[in-house]
Amino acid sequence: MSEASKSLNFIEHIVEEDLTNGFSKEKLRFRFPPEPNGYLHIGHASSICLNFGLGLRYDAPVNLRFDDTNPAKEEQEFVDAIKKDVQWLGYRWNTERYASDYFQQLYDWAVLLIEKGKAYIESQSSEEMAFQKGTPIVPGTDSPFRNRSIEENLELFEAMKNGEYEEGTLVLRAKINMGSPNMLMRDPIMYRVLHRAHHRTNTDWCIYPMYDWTHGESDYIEQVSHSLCTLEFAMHRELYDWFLDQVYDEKSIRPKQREFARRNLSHTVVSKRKLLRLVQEGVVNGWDDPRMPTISGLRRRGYTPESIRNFADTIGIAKRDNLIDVSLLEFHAREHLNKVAPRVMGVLDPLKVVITNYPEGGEEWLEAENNPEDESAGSRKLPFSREIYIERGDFKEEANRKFFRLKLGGEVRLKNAYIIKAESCSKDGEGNITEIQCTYDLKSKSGSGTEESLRKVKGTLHWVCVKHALEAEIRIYDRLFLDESPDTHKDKDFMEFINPNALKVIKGYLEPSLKNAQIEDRVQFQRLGYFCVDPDSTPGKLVFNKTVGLRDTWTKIQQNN
RNA sequence: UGGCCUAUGGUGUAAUUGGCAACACAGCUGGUUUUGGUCCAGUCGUUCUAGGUUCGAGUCCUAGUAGGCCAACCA
Repeated sequence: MSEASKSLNFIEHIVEEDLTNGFSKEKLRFRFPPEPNGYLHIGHASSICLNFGLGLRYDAPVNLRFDDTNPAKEEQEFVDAIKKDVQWLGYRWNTERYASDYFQQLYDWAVLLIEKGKAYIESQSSEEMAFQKGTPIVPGTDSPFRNRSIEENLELFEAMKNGEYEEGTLVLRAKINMGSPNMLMRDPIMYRVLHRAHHRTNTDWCIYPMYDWTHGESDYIEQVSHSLCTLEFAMHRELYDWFLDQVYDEKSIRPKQREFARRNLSHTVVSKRKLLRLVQEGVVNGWDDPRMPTISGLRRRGYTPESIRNFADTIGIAKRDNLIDVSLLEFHAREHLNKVAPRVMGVLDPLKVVITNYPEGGEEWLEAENNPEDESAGSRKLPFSREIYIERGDFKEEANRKFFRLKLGGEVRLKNAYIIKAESCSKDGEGNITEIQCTYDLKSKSGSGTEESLRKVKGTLHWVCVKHALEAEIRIYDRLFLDESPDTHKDKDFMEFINPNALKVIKGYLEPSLKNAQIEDRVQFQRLGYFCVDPDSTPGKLVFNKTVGLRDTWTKIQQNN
């Protein structure tokens, strides 16, 4: 649609430029390369939308490749969760790959490097190596093992592979330049010994390749044309290219690494390591807790894939540091949910209203529109009777003209029902209002077309019939952190900024049409916000998560006064 | 005693590659409305600094300033 007129981000410009310089469109190929050591978060969503979006734009294949070179941290559970999340976002990968599929090829190439004198076996401890590595401003010094004979290197490497060495004893290092200003070029480690079972290769290997050695070569094996990663890998590019040089064949596509800035969301953390801490320390109830900025958390919270994709599209891709206000994410949730979420009524802080001139024991079912934004959504029936609940905040004994709600002597429209007038109210010993007595205008029934029904009354309230009300658990969420950027304070741990009130559980009273709501159903509780049925729901007890509130100008007016 | 990257409204991203700085969010005004929602109209506000090249600079050059990243047998 408007795709053609949309401006390009800098990555798309690079692709376009490659195309104009003669790179064949058919050779375009991308990949999304998660490490299966945690759940995907909103930052990954940006990367997913970028890579798969490129695939869609150029009709090019996109692989899902798990970067599974560290069996100490990686698990099948995460592989499954990642696949589910990518699919849920609406993308289809060309093929499912694993870096571990390439272990043999990587090993063979490593042998080749040793034979060319480009790699050697290191016998020192990691402490000794770290010391010789220097610092960003002090050059490193050569390892005493740097000039081992090729024969000895070959022999030791094979022994490493055969499990003859303990973890931490030997590593294979690329022989590059200990004096390089780029620390990554100071003879980086290619292989380490790890006597661990891998989630796919089990105990086939006791040596595992490092990221830098694996990633570029995997891109090369898959003939990925553009390998996109985040900015912290910018320094790795020189090494990426160096490793590629060792195996590159002119007739093949040479992958090109380019880096973009990771997206930071306000009032949360977007880092697998930090999210893992929240899970492990019990701050949240798991990776998919609705307070989490994970894809699974957002899904459970009630976000739609469309809203996340639109969000990613709006924030774009660039290279500068950023802190995206969470209100932009919330905007996209509302924007989509407004179109698709059926309207229902629910009262979360009930105050009983008795309609004194309504017949005792009487009851009627009223017609209610399901979604004013979508005619095809149809309508439903709502029970109405003498006793109803309204929201406690919708009544005041006395109020000024700006209060478009119910006050003593005032009139208000009950959504889809009648106009009522507050006559009196009852209180308990402490002065709390316990009940309101109202009268209703029989002829004002919504949709009846009578003169009375067309009267303009300032204010329409949502309500629920007491007799038919469904009790449900409602989980209300607030931002997980009180600080907009909790993990950027040099002297403070991000955990210090946790919002202790990020979850509030209350009881709500809902209209009976919700009785058979299914898990992940999304609705709008009119005048309140969007809510989603939580997986904790059982046939006898519904649990709703508040996704996001409606825009609330009334609260704003009150705050400004 | 270094290297790499970045700098455009409050936030995020654009600018036909050197040609009138725009889009979205947020904010503020008003209108419509049986959701104080939606929708509609309007409004606020931007090129880090100093030089230079040019008829013309957000874009190119130089210097500065600020921020981020780099010393895991993590990715």
